[in-house]
Amino acid sequence: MGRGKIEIKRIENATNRQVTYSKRRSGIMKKARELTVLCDAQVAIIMFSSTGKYHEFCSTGTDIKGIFDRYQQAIGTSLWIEQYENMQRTLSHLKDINRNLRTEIRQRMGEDLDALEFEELRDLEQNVDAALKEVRQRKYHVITTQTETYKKKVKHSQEAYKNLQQELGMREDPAYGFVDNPAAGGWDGVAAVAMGGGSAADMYAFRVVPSQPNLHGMAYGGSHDLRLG
Amino acid sequence: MGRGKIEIKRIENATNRQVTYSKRRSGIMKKARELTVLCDAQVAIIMFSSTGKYHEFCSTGTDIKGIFDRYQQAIGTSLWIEQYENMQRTLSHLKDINRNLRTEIRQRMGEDLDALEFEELRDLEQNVDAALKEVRQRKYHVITTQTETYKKKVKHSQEAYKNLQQELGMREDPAYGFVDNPAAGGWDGVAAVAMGGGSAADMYAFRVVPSQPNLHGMAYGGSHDLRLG
DNA sequence: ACCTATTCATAAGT
DNA sequence: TACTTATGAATAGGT
Repeated sequence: MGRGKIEIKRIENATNRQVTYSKRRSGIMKKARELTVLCDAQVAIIMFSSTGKYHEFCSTGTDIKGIFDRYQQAIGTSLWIEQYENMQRTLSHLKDINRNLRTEIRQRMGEDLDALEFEELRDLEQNVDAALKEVRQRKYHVITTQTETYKKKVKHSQEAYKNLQQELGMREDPAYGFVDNPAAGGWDGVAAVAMGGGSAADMYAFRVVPSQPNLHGMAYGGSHDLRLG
Repeated sequence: MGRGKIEIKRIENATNRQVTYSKRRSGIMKKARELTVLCDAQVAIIMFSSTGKYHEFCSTGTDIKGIFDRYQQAIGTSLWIEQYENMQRTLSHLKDINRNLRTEIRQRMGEDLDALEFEELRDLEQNVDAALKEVRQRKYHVITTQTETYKKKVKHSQEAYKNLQQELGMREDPAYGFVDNPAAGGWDGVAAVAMGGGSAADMYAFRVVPSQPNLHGMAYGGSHDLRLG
């Protein structure tokens, strides 16, 4: 077609090549459009010229991505779909694991125990009992450490004050000194209560308002609303 | 071209449509091939007929995926990247939740308590203590129910045997009768031990070998090896 | 699948 | 880059 037949091989003249590319490209696009209308087909075309410019065609009612997703389905598994499905699998696996973890937590909270056999209940009881002992021990350790720290601070301050008093001699009124009586109602008393806690009821004596509730994102009190949102 | 002009609109006759699709499709493919050779271009075409069959064309020296990767580069970034990143986000969110759940379980097991403030320790202790009571109550309920069931079964059997004995009259030797002494060492005794369990040690009395260990996929005993693998 | 009259695409020139 | 036009290619409808 045209003023003479041409051989189908690379056009060496760059200008000619570019012109031919432009003409034939629009020809193909037109044919593609006609095909989609006449035959109710879906077509996607992507072209890169030798100069790197790109052009695309896509039938109406969809987009390149849509056609390529369908294409990937059609040829079975490959291209991008593989890693996509891998992720999907990983995702649902993680969801399963999370569901199991939640179940375990609920059971450790004493909920949803109906599904457990007697042997499982017995093991759970022993485990929770051991955990309770651990937590109490840790709590005692914390309170003891805190107590020691404060005791040392108090002692330090007292000594610093005494030294200051000595250095200043008798020029000051002794009535302004420290009241040196740490044994009555001090931190030792608190520690004693903390240790003795054989049941939870003992600990209510200490209840303080937390200055920063739930700073760690975990509440042991109410509902565990960690579901995926 | 052809024996008369046609209007560019959907061909209603299905056979005609299919024939036209086939002819024009091969026409486009040929044009595409010529374009790639003449103009040194890269072309990818994907087509779906109205009947769902797919055909593709791709210039030599590359493949569909190659051209589409280049296409995505050309138009910047998009297409699959978006949902890919969505999944990535969901995944890491799930992993976070997973990590938190594991931390909570470990803390409920009395491990990794160093990170907890005193108030948190106190709440955890109360919660675990309450859970322990729940588990014990449930365990008691299970053992009681089981006991009642067996007691009823025994009673039933006894009565059936007595009825049988009566019907048969005195023809049988009385030495073959039931030993009617359920009070000593029967199920009642087991239930009493189960209820009394104020500490875990009490329960060791009943330790039995589980017939189906870990049938529920959860072990409260050893390491929690639920990691994603 | 083949045929062919007819329309369409386009190579080369301007 | 756009228009022109002679020419070969594509194809609609029929077999």
